[in-house]
Amino acid sequence: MRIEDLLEIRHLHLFRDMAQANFEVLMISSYAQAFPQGLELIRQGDPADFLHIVLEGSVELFAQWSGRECTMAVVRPVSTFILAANIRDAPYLMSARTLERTRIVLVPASDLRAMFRRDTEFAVAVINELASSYRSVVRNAKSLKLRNSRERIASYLLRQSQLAGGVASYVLPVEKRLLASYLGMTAENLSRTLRTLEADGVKIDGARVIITHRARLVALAKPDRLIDGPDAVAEQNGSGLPVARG
Amino acid sequence: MRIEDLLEIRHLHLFRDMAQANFEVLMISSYAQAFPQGLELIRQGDPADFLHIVLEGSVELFAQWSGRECTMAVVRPVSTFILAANIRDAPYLMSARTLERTRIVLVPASDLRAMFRRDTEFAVAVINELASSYRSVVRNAKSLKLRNSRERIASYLLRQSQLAGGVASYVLPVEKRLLASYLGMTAENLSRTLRTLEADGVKIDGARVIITHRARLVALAKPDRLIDGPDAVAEQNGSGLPVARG
DNA sequence: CGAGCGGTTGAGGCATGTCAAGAGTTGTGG
DNA sequence: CCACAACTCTTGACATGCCTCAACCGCTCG
Repeated sequence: MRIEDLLEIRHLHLFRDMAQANFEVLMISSYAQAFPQGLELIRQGDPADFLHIVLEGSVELFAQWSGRECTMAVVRPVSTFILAANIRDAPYLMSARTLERTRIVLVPASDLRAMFRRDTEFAVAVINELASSYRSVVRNAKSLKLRNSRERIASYLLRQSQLAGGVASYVLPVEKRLLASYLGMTAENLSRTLRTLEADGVKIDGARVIITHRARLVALAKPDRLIDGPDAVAEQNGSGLPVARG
Repeated sequence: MRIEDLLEIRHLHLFRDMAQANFEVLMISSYAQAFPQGLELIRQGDPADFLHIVLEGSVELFAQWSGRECTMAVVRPVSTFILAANIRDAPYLMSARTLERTRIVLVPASDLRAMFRRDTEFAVAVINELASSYRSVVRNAKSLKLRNSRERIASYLLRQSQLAGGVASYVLPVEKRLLASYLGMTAENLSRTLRTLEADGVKIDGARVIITHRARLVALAKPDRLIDGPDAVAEQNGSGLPVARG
């Protein structure tokens, strides 16, 4: 593995505080690998043998049931996914595929499980990571159950604007098709609703979002820190969608 | 606190493996308290000062936004809730109210956070608890996004039957109104759909569920271990709804 | 150039929510 | 002990949000 990769991984909350020697032990048995676009990295139901760390590119986490499929999250550099499955030594609940060429580090799950028994700082980091992730999914579930699709879209657009520093215009970080699935609706419904949102203070031009009347959009989205963050974990990566830890 | 209470708490996965002396330290600063029915124990947004352990009774976790409300989980003895908020030292994402007279032990969150730095076994238990809880919420989100209301109801009824030991008849553990909210639909919709499910192998008589043609119900519900469990955490309590760790 | 894909738009249908009313049950206070 | 209020549950009528199917556009890429 490259030295720059190691440094980036070391900067993650998860690995930041552990002893250097222990970090090196973990990394010795790990290896980086590059995957082409559209490759299925893991399939839900498979045993969780490795913690995945995304170094470059992006990965979609999605779930399937009865022939249907939905996007659960998108993971961007530098962050990890499916930590929970690794810890439980349980089958993945979600599948993962690359959205573009993606470089990933694989850390053996058994080493992880051994390590947080030996390194207290690492154990604490894992606890914080899992607690944050748990809260992220709860926020997500709240949004799904309490908001209708129009409100979910408005909240998302507003939140993206905030993450970009409160700008009035930005480009969507994911395809609309994927965004629709993430937000729990069909692509057609997203497309139509985006149109009608022009009356509520936001204009869409292709992948570009232009907030024309922020107050109006806020009135519709009613952003809530107990749903839309702020969330330390989600802030850590630059993605529009929250990090998931599987 | 009563000695029986202490023993029951000690049997929880969360506290089972820690050193006895450390367990006693935690319990010294904790106290039990009984609350009447319908009391709001915590309000979403408030600081998470105490871990809650339900000894008797039952507690509903629910979320509110923009005048709407939905049930997120029901917690039954003996189990804990809002662990994640305690750990993050962050505001509750959910509110909680008693569904009946309920006895609860309150453990100061600051003591918890100090303890998993001192007791490795406790840290490992917290990690496992959080990882399980995370997976539970992910299952929940999958169910919401991949199934329609008819399928969610069928899955729920089937899962309840399994939890009761595969029996063909049992009594719903919660009011239908609450169940509807938990499953993400209106009470009217639940009532109507339960009626039409008679054609799919399950009959409802008040709060009693009678599975008349299991195969037919299974064909509709398409139960999936990656959504419906088995889940070690959910099994731990007798509730129909999964435990939540807030 | 043609195939494939993402996105948009329209027509139509179904699922789900809303509003309203009434039956049955529970709890309470006179 | 009864009357009443409050509540759950059910049912009907109706509205609407969202999905499905289909067609079409524009773009990319082989």
